[in-house]
Amino acid sequence: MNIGEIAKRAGVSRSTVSYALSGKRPVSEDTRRKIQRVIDDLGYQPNASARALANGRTNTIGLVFPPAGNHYTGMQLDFIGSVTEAAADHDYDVLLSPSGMDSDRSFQRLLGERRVDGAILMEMRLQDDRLDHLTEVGFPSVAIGRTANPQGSWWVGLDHTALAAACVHHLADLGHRRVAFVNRPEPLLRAGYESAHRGLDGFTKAAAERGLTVRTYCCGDDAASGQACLEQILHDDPATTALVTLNEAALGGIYRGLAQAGRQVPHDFSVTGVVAGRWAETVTPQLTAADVPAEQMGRLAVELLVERLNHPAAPARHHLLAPPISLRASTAPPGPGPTGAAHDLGAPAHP
Amino acid sequence: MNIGEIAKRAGVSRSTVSYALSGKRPVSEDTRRKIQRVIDDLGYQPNASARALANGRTNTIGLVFPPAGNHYTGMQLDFIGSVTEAAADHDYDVLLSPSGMDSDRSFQRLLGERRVDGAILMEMRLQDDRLDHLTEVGFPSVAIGRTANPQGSWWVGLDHTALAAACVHHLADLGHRRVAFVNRPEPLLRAGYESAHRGLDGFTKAAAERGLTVRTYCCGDDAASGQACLEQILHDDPATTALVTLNEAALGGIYRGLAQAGRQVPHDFSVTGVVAGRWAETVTPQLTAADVPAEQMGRLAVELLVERLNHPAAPARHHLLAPPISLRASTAPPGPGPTGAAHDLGAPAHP
DNA sequence: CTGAAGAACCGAACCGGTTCGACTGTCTTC
DNA sequence: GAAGACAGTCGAACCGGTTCGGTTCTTCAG
Repeated sequence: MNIGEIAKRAGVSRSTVSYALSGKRPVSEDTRRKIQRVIDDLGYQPNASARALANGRTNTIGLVFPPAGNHYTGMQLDFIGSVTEAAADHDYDVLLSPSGMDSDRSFQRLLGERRVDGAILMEMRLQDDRLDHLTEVGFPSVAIGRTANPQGSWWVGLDHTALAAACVHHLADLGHRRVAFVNRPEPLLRAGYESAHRGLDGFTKAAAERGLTVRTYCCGDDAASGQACLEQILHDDPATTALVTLNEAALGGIYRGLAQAGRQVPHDFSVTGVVAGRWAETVTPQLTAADVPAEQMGRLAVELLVERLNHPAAPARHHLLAPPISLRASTAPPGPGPTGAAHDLGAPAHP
Repeated sequence: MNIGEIAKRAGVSRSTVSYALSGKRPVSEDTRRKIQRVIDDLGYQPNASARALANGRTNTIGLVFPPAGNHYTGMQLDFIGSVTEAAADHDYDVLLSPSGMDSDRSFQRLLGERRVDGAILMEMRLQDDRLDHLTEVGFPSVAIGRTANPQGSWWVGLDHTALAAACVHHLADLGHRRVAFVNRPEPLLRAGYESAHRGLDGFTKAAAERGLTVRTYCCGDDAASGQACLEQILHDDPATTALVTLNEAALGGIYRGLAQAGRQVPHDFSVTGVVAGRWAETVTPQLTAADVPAEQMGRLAVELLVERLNHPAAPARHHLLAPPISLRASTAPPGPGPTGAAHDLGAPAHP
């Protein structure tokens, strides 16, 4: 069932059918109805490949994220979901590309074979060869995260520097003096991951400002690594009373390590960090954290990209988000604090 | 840079370039090299839309999953990741479609506009109109999960009945007599979600077999619901000593509820269920559970689909998986058990 | 009454690949 | 020495849309 078939049955030419559908030239109400009837009867839908070939637009956007070698985190899931839905709202499909580097085959295909109109990049690095390549060839893209020099490019990012600093200030205000920082895995830091670097920066500077004694750690993206990392922290400095983490996946392990060491959260040890809200709520006590607004970010990225696709000459835009810290139940002043079931458990007891 | 440009520069016809690339007809070593040189110089890659239009294959598979109204779970993330990577290994791209129903626009586009060669369906229901529609129009698809009558269709599934039963037997063997079942959210059960129904069945039958006293609950896909559900369980029957859950996302809340009620896992209360391994390890004590092999399932689904696409007439195939229960630390005989830090914390203490 | 504008439609070219049929040589084979 | 077989190449048709230019017919201003 192609457009020729429709035209024949409606007694008009192929171009008339096309114009009736696109509305790019006037078509009489009469023939429009005739055509629509045939279309409804046959359940015709125009072939996407043919359309893409003819007008040069695929109505598809590429979502580029690194492969699962380092396991996916919950945050990535939220991005994928929100990007997909936001794209659907704008009548775009989403093509997934598991690429960490410019040189990945799947990434090359996306661009070279013109499978997508534009791309959204996840897991940005301070120097990102994927983005460099895209801007070089003038391919429309929006990054979730920003490079070291983001001027002139489109992105929606999180102010990790400010968020990590806010965590430090929160702990310092509570009276903590010896604080650890649990970062993403070391390979990612070495690779230049933006969040890991800016988070570390923000933490370090704010800690210096407040005169805190700090140690920083890298930690694998899983519970076992989190537990091991916490053991290391307490081994290196048993007087540590709090930590800040960017590592969502390690959180469960960190809590386990603390329990195993006999430290009660938050009385004996405070934990905070930058974590997507719904994951912060799965641990007990619930994590006081800067909630990453992953859904909003995915949606914003799509909106920026759609805008860029519709107005190719538009000047670069971006959104820098800095959500406030959500006070939950994982931080308290250092030292033996007040004991009480409600505080203990991260949620008010039922009346 | 199209194929005509390559042909011109190499001094041959367009068809020769095409045959040199596809190898479907012999081309002399000499001209092949000439063509390859030009291609390398210009960095030519054939246009995907044109190719798809000409030979009727998009080299793309659709991944159909329901929208995030009910939040995504970790398991879905693992499916998406493994499907995408497995597809890349077979030179397929993955198009995401957030569709719960046959009537969703995004689902219709996938098929009607011929954007994909085949589809993988997630979140199956016992009666699934999406699958019905696909088989009716003869569209190649593989389901992750199976309908009530899966004969003749392609799928890779988990034996939820057996897994839930295994959990019951495990608990019964330990001596538990009053056990609760925490299912997925009620709307999903009503919609006929396969895992929810078969899991419930397996639980109920095995419990009857072992003469256990049981109660079954539906629970929202988030921590707060998990906590509320647990409170309800203990309210309804304070003598309950164990539960089985299919609800990964509620797990953190269930643990919190138990702690709040003053029940120690596993001494005072045992928890088990069917959960992806890496999520079972994030809670403390780590969850004894039938680990959902999400990565393997995603990969198998892609392999089945690729096989089906390559051999359109091949008879339907499927894989029914039933992973064993991984003994971790969240179950123990009922009543006051042995106390010990190691057992308490779900991981051996360091020597 | 004439000329211009615009509505409504058609035919043909085009997007960039693939594939079929035909043509030319060269090498076997009986 | 004629008949095939086959390697190697080309031209043209085709996939299913979009879009440009042109034709016909009304309508309306001058």
